Formats: sequence, structure tokens, C-alpha cells
Amino acid sequence: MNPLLANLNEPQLAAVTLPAVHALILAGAGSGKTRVLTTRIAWLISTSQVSPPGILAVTFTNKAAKEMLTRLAGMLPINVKGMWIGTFHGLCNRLLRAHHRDAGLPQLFQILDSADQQSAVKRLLKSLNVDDEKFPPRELCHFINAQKEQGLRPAAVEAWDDWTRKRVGLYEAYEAQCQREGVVDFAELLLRSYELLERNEPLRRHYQERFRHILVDEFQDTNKLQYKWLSLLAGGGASMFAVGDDDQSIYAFRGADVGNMRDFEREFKVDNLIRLEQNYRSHGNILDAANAIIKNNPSRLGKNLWTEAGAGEPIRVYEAYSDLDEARFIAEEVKALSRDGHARAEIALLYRSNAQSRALEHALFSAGLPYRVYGGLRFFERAEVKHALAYLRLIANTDDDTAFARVVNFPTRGIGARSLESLQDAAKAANSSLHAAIAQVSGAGGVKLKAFAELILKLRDAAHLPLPELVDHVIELSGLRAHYQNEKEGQERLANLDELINAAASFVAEEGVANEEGELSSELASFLAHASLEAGEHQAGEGDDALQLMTVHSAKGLEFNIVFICGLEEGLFPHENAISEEKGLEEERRLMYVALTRARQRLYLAFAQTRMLHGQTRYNLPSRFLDEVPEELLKWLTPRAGKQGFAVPSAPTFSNGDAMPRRRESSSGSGFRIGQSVTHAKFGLGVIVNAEGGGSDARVQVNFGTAGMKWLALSVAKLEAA
DNA sequence: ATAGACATTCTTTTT
DNA sequence: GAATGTCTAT
Repeated sequence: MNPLLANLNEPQLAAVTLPAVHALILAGAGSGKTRVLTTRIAWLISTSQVSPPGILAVTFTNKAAKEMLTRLAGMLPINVKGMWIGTFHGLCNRLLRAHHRDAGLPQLFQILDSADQQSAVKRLLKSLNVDDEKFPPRELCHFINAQKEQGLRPAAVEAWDDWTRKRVGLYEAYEAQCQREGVVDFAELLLRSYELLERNEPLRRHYQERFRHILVDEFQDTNKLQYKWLSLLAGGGASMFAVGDDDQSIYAFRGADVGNMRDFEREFKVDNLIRLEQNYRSHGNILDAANAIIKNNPSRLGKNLWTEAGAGEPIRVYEAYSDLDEARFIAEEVKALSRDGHARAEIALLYRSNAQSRALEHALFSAGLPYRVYGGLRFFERAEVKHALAYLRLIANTDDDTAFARVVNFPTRGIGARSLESLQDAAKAANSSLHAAIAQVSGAGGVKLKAFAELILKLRDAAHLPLPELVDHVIELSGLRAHYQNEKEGQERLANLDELINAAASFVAEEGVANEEGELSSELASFLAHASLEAGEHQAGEGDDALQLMTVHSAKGLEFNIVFICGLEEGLFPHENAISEEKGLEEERRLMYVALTRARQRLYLAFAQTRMLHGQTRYNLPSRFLDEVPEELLKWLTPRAGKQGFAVPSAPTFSNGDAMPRRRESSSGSGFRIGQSVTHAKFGLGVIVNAEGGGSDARVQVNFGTAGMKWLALSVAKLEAA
């Protein structure tokens, strides 16, 4: 027996050893998905069914791609480096670099990240004198990306109203601007390489014949364009092996289309649908809860996780008075767990939205517990790093107006708004880049601009230097170093700039791109692509034994011994913006499913009666997801809050600094107070969130959850304390 | 050109 | 509440 196949369970083995056919693997959480994917590649190669260059394996994140490469390298005695295993964007970048001419791109085309894209759009709106109130750059970016992700160029977009027609026009102008500047955004990487393959038959046939096996990770997260891209490449008879979990589809809001799983099944006539349902991660109670929750979603492909591990501990539920109380409880609990010998790094605090981390962080800090928050600014996204990268981008391509605009006056060199305006006018008149238009600007501003142009020229002269030295040189000559040396808070930024030099050095050491003779550094171009495509690790203390704080979204794919899910309240989780639509609610439920299945041994669910949000105290009902977990799996750490609402009345006398209902007048005499749970004959269960008037005029505002927010006159409405 | 005041917005996020 | 963006005064 092939040692690769040892210890695989039956469906895993079946999936790994499928012949060259299309297959859809429904891989539940914790069912060994990555193992199946990598083992399949290793098995195909080791049994000589395919050679390494015949494999195309696609993931969504760099982390997943790296993980696959590392595991594969451990299974096979081959050099994994050159294999086509990577993210959609990384592989498309590779394709476009190799065929930039056919794709209509300059050799050193630059990649705009989302922030770059937004500033490019802002610049475009300004140059066209478009009101950015009516066309917010954020929304316009979203629109453009959504079209591209459907595979639609401006001419193909159907516009039925003036607003959309105008946006399509702006989409077109944006494309022209990008093309002139020699830059592509993330979605363009995909679309451009799709079009390249579609239109260039010899090229398409080449890759179709080359890739015999296409493997896709997290298939439920693919968008329409990615699916088309895969279909095109598989069109030459390759086998497609798609691994995904429709229950973990939580990115519909950014274009992911679970429908691709059904389409794939139908269009590729997949008759190998394999379910991986045995879970190796969590104890039974946790899985039972997850299964019970997700069962409420109709139209699933269907799957039920099970485990050989025992039921384990019950799921602990804590009802807090307030967000601060919730945080304090968690901090105390974690402290106790830590004392009992649990590694802090094995404990995760999950929440629906980032704003929730504040209260948690505060409590953890007071308790002296080290923690790490995911989701902040990443290395290559930091302002000072982006500034340095902008200078480097101008070395590679002087026409990159986004980079130009970013640093033309940073550090300040007396080039103000009016000089830039005349430069922009000149560029527009000549249909040229900002850099190329400098000669046209006269006067004092023109002199300063010419000095800037000379600076870029001088920097370009250094392009032959080894990359780390070039970076150092740029930081020095641009004045960035001096600028941050003079700044009070500049120490950390200087350190980050030094870190950028280090990053360049290790990039050269690892990637080892050869520098072509006499040419502008292709090493530089690869490094810049790397900086755009892989924004780098999140900041701070890796390696320390720290608590892990993150949103449920960023927890996907991770696992922890102990998990706290915080803020389980209607309006927060499920989020209020998602509640009104069935589809939105189902995605929230899948999100809850993802959250639950992160835990191996112990799971806490926490919610609060009052919470500060957007600077206001809010009163929420417990999340409906709590009701969807079977009673017998739960162990209430506070008196049970039933379907009737909160068990513990929130007395207005907390001494712990919690938000207290401010309007006492509303409670006097009426028998009701803010924060109290009430029932109404028509609207059902709700929470009083506000009150005004008194005596016979008294009115209260009640949050009825699904039934909405209502103002009710106490003299008319029959409210009962719940 | 820059600091300080005022207004506005506020899910989730990788590439 | 905090962060970003725009306007205003120096």
C-alpha cells in the first residue's frame, strides 16, 4: 500500500485516489480537506499519472497556498517551487507577466491594491469634474469590481437607468486611465488573463494541454469570473477536482457565488460527489450544535458532521448585563483557564464586527492578559511603507499616476494644490501621465515639479543596484528617512522602513529572480507585485502565548481548543443589515456555523443586554441563533434567559461603570424601564430601548427584533413585562 | 502648508 | 467613540 494513503478514512481515500475525472468534494469543517487536496496531488505525481507541471492548484489566500506547498514538499522528493500552485491572483499575475505583450500590458505593469484603486478612482472623478457625492469612490470601485467579477467590460454591462449608465461611462474612463498608466487592479488580473486565454487560441491550447489536473480549494468562495477562468482552462480535457463546503460560504457580499458548486456539478456532469463528514476537530456537543444551527438553512447540498470523539463538555452560555460585563467575564474566565494550564494561544475570542474588540481589549488589558488582535493594518499597507513603494513604482514606471500623486509632495517640497491642478490640466490636455506633463507647467510650481522629475531620474539611475540597496537608496534620497527622523512619533515608521529593506533582502533570497542585463530591474517588478499581492502578516507579537482576537470571518480555516463567541445578540449577530433578507440571514447562519466549528474542546457563547455601539447604548434581544441550539447541549452560567427574553432584569443601579439607563423619569410610576423585556400581542417579544413623556402621555420605544422598532403609547398599547 | 475645528460615517475582507 | 475627510484660520 502506498504510504501516502495510510490513515485516510474511506471517503478521503476514495477522493484521493479517484481516476482522472471531474469531482466535487464536499468537505465539512475539520474533515481533513487540505490533507485530501495535497495527498491527491502527491498521489497523482507519485503514481506517474501526471508530472508536476501538469498540475494547477488554486487557493484564495497566500497562507493556504503556502501550506499546500509545504505539505507537498514533505510528501514528495521534488522541487515544489516551480509548480503552478498559488492564489487566483498570484497565478494570473504569473500568466500576465509571461505574456504581457499578448495581454496588452507593459512588461513592468503595476498592481493596484484596493486602497490604490480607490485613490485612482478619486483622481479620475476629479479630472472629469464628477460630483463625488453622487458617485462615491467607494461605491464606484465596488461597482467596477462587481462588473469585472462577472466578466463584463463596459460595453457588455446592461444599464437601465441614468445612474448606472453614468457609472458604466466612468468604468470605461477608469479602464482607459489604468491602461494609460500601465496598472491593473485585482479584478483586472483575473479578467485580463481570462480574456487573454479566451482570445489567443494557441496560448489557450498550450495551457489547456499542459494542465491535466486542476484542483481548487474553497470552491464555495469562487466568483463567476473565477469559475469561467477555471472552466476555460479545463476545456482541453483536464480533470477538475473541486473541494468546498457550501455551509461555509460567507463571502457572498464580495461576489462569491455558491451557485458555482451546483453549476459545476451540472456543467461538468460530475458524478463523483464525495462527502467528507467525519470531523477530527471538535467534540460531539459542539458538532451537534453546529448541525442543529445549519439545519435551519434550506437548499443546502446536505451534510452532517459526526465524530468518534465523545460528546465532551456542554456549551457554556453567559448572559451579561452589558458589553463591559461580558468582557470582564471573559477576561476572568480566561485568566482561570490560563491558571489551569491552558495555553492562551489556544483560546480565541470571536466576534461579528471589529468594533466589538474595544471592550474586550480593555478588559484583557486591565486583567494583564496578553492578546493579539487580527485584522489591523498590515505591513505593506502602512502609510510609510506605501510611500516608499510609490517611489519604487515610479522607478519601474514613471506613468504610474497613483504612485506619482502619492509622493509628489511627500515629504513636502512646496508643491501645492494649485501646482498640481495645473499639472493635472496639462496632463489631461496632452492625454499623458502626470510625469510626462511636467514640462508643460510654467512658473514657480513648474520649477519645483521639474526638481521632482529630476529626483525620479536620479532614483532610476540607481535601478541597477541590488534590490535591498535600491530600497535603502530610495528611502534616503526621497527624503523619507529625514522626514521621519524629524517627526516626534517617527521611530516606529523608521523601523518599518528598515523592515522594508529587510523584506526586500529576504524576497531576493527566497525568490531569487535573476536580473536581466541592461534592463530595468525585473526583480523590482516582482517585488512590487509581491507587495501588492501579499500584504504581509498582521502586526505584533507572534510567538508569544497570547489570546487570539478576531472576527468570525478571519477565523475561517483556523481552530482552537477553546472558543468564545461574543455578542450573540439580534442586530449584531445576526447583523442588522442582514436580518431583513432571507439570503442575508442564511449567510449569517453559515457564519455562526463557521464560528461554532472552530472549537475543539470547549465553547462559550456570550451576549449582553446593553451594548455601546456608535457611541450610543443599544438594547438588543438575545440572538435567534441561541434558540436554534438544542437546550440539552447548553449549560447556562447565568439564570436561563428563555424565549421570554432576558432572565435577569437589568437594574439601573450597576456600580461597575456600565452604561445605565439615563432617563429615570421614564420608569417612575409606569412600571416599565429602559432595557426591560416586554411582550406585545401583535409584535411579540421586545426590549424597551427608549422612553419619553410621563403619566398618561408616556410613550416607549420597543425593539421587537424581527418585527422592528416601534413607538408605543403606554396608555394604548397592552405591554406586559416578560 | 499645516494644525485644529467640524461633520460624517460606521459589517464582514483577500487578493 | 473613533476614524476619516473637509473646511477654516493662521
